[in-house]
Amino acid sequence: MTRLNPDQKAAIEHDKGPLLVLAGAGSGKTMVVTHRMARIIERGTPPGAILAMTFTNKAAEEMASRLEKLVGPSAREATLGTFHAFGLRVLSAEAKNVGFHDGHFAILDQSDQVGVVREILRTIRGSRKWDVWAILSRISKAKNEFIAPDDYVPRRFDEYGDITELVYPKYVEALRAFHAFDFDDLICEVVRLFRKRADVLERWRSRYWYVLVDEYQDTNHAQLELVRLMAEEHRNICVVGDDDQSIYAWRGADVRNILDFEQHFPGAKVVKLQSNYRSTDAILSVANAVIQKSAGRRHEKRLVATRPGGDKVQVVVAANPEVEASFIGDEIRRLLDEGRRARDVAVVYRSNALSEPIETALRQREIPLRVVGGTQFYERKEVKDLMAYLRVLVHPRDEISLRRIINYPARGIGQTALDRLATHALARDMTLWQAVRQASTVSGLPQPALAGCAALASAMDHASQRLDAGQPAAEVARLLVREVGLEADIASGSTSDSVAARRHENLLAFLRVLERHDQAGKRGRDDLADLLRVLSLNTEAEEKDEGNVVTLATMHGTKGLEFEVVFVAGVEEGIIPHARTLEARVTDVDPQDVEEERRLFYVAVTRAKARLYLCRSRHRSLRGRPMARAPSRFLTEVPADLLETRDVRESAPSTGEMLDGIAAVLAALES
DNA sequence: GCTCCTTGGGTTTTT
DNA sequence: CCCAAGGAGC
Repeated sequence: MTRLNPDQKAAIEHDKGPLLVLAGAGSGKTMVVTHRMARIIERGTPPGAILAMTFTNKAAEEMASRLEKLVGPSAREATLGTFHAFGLRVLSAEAKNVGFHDGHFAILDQSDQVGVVREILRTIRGSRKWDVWAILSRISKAKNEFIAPDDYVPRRFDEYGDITELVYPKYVEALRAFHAFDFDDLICEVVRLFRKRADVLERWRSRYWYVLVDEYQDTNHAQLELVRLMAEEHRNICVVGDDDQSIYAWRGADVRNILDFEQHFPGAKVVKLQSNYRSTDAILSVANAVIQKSAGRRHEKRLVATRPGGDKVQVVVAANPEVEASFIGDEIRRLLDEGRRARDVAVVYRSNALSEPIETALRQREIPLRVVGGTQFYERKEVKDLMAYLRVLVHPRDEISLRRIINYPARGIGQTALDRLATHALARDMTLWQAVRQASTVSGLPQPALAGCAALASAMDHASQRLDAGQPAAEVARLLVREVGLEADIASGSTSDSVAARRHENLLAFLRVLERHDQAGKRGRDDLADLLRVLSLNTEAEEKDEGNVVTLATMHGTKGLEFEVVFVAGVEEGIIPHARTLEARVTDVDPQDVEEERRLFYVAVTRAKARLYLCRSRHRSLRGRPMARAPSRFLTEVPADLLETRDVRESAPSTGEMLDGIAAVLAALES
């Protein structure tokens, strides 16, 4: 788009006072946001007085680089980052004011949280097997609504609420004891601190003259409170988002934040960006048909296409998922042969489990692809293990990390030994790490455990000395890995050579991250501690050069992306909307919302620029049982004249299948 | 303390 | 059908 439309201009030019920008899919949101910041700077506000908060690191980086292009290097003075990064920044600077007098604290990721809750459940008598995630989501929800453990009241007839009531206080206690924050704390504790300490709030508040929030429909209650505190004085708050793309309610997002913005910030100006620069009219008509049927509360708006015409949206009905995948593979092959670039094509689906046949079909046709999602880099076991070693190194109080590595690689400290150590520590009011160091004074420790403790302590001491002597972190880590036998365990403990190679490669990749840190001139304990904290928020995989490949992703994973050609697979009742949203479960905190599934489907549809395929199968096996499948309600609701439907039965066999077939015939002839 | 096997459960997952 | 957690057995 070369020129600004009047709505875009209005959003950019608006100066003081609250502003809500309702940015429809493909309406030039990022452009408006960055130009708006540039305009604020142009009018004389120093870049350092701008605070912009996003949800992902990627979005923050994108914003930063585009702002830098507009205003030059001074853009770096602006605070552009994720909510959690901002929270971390405040809490790090104010560590002493949140009760961590040594200035250190750890950050728990989800698997750490799971570990803590499991441990707590073990101590509750008569504890049966619980779904830990269901408990954690209740705790998270309570935290974000500032409900303290003492004030927690479970819903009636909610057995998970009852167990949460028992676990929640212990969970909070445990984190306190470990000097740890979870992700929710990074927001909530800041709000708590700001509410308690007017002087601290004032210090941070006076720093920022303008506050901007991206993807506002995804904020939760705590984030709203943080935004309120930061903006309530100058009221220069601009939020950007789209209630029609609210797809994270299940993670605690409250769409009412964007729906009620004008009540929260009276006098707000509202700008609706409804011109869509991305999709053809043919695609947008389908998108509009889907979202206009929404039964939920929404800001009334309708996307208007700037690209007229276009190919009709294709509905593809396949006999089964393999045929569906073959069709997608054949069609992509054809598109590539016609000159489409692989990077302009995406296949999206509701859940990761659906990717498998598609991945296979594409690989058979030698179509280059990348699967977005899956296990993230920093979630990989070997990376987490090494990080845990380093965390214990710089922050021995981090009991969660210590428990992770205390007997990995195996050094004779089993459950009983660990319990003895923990009891010893508890009775003497010392940390678990101190107990490990004084293992010889712990009663009832078997000889192998004693030796294990000594070995671990000595490896940590060596690393510690190297770190304090100013050796680079990568070198310290490399030697530590060797000394504790992590490297050897990866080689011997993997099920196959290729697995071992991959895990080893992950380890090396992490060492390279450390090297980059070293090259920036960072040395010693505190710098390493800082790096580890920042890395806990950096959950995205190291974005390797993506290259020219087809993208496979979940619907959630495609938010904010766009492609010339999009295939949506599995457009079936029970998949989208997902079966679980059609029937409440005991583990659910809130009733699931079919309307969120509609918005999710809408997000998927609006990713496509030129061509869109909505695919489904007539039969699909679920948990081994073959089932007849009905088309998604979101599909049947679309007026038929907007769609072009075709049936695919069996596809021509691929070369590989043909060869397999010939081989089978030959084998049969021989016998 | 470690290994193997049974059992149960399986959506999405910005930080 | 496939994975992961916890229990039984070595």
